[in-house]
Amino acid sequence: MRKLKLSLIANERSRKKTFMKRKKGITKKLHELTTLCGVQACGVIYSPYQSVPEVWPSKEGAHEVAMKFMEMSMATRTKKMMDQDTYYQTKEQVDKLAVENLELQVKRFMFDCLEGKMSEYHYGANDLHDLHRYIDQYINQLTQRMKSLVENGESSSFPPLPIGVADIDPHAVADFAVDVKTAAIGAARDFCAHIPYQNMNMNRNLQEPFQYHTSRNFYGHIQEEVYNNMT
Amino acid sequence: MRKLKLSLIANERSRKKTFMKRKKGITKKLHELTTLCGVQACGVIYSPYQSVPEVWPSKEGAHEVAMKFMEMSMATRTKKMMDQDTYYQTKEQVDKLAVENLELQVKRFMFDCLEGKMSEYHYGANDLHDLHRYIDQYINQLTQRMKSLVENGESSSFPPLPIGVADIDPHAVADFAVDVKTAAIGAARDFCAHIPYQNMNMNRNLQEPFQYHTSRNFYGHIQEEVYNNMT
DNA sequence: ATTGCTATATTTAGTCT
DNA sequence: CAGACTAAATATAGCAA
Repeated sequence: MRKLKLSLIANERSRKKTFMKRKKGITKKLHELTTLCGVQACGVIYSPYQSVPEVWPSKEGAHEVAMKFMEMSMATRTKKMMDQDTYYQTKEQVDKLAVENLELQVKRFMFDCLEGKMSEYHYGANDLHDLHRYIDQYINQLTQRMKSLVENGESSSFPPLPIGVADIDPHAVADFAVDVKTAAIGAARDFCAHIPYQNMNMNRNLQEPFQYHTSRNFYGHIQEEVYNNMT
Repeated sequence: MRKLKLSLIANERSRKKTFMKRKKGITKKLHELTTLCGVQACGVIYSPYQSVPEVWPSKEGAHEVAMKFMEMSMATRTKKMMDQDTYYQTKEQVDKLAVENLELQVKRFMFDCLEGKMSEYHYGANDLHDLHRYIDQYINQLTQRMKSLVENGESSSFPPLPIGVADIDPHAVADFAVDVKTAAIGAARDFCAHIPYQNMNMNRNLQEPFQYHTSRNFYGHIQEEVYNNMT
């Protein structure tokens, strides 16, 4: 085995082979990491060899990652981030927090989109008109929310954040994140409701009775299945 | 080195150590995969050891992945997927395509959200009122789009899809995806515009002159930097 | 708590089938 | 192409500082 030069493999054939082998290797390592250390992880690989980007630990896994997070209330999440070590010490740190906070929101949003789409194929509703009605509804909610946000400047039940982050209105942050997330999930869900599901292979898992385990075993279980299905 | 049993490591201490080591290992392997095979990849790991989920190949990398995709028009994307080998052969295959198609849209959506958020800190606009105005605007666009979709049943310049996928209106699929994506990106972007950026560490890279390379080297470059910064 | 070390386990590039 | 094989390269668990 020659020592690899870390650059694009010239030969098309062996490049693809390497890709396939290494993809499998990374998948395995991801699986081991999550199992051994009890963490959640997810990966996406785009490749010219597959029309659809590959996702780990599968839609179901990603779904669960999203679900787990959603079990925490937004307030809890916010509070948790606020309780960290040396947050209040300097303005710079507070700014950094704000960024991280926002990053978290968006990553969550991202996973929520995935979740909203991946898990709801079996929901009802049957035509474009319903789609329009649902979306309109979400849009109205969003509009109302934005209006009240602007008009009375407060409309949230979340606890106030510590001073210093005040450069951005924390209520606005939280509320807005919730609103956008809600709208997007709703839209995606409704959209998916219009896909006929009788012949969909993807729905098989969803039709089976859904069973909860305790957190860690639950994920381990899911991911193990996913991994086994993959090799 | 004992052979590992694939189960949660009992000892808290060594679990964390293993986590750190393996995380690094996976990162390296991801980097190698993308470099050697010229593909894009991205990973997310949630852990109790870091308050913010870790993302590869970093926000910038994810941003580029999203950008590249957006260079293709939606029409091109749709067409490309339609051109595949044996798509038209059976109804079942067509159904599968519809699902994959939708998956693609949502994954794109996901990355677009990431992109919309991660890269736009330095945009202007200063207060909640602006935020409200922009969002309102996107909402109106979305509403109009939905209305015209329902009323005249067609409003798209995308080529018609092959029969069989007709169970869901392909125009609606494409248009809707575009609309939701637009709304979400816009909202996220406007939202971010309200974050003061003077003290943000994250903005450093964005302030530097932006330079395009040819696709493959560009990504390789980005990811290499990311990787080097990480070890 | 990191860092380095090292004996093994694991991964994989090249090759053959 | 997809598997098996194997020598070599890597990754890493358990220690030690």
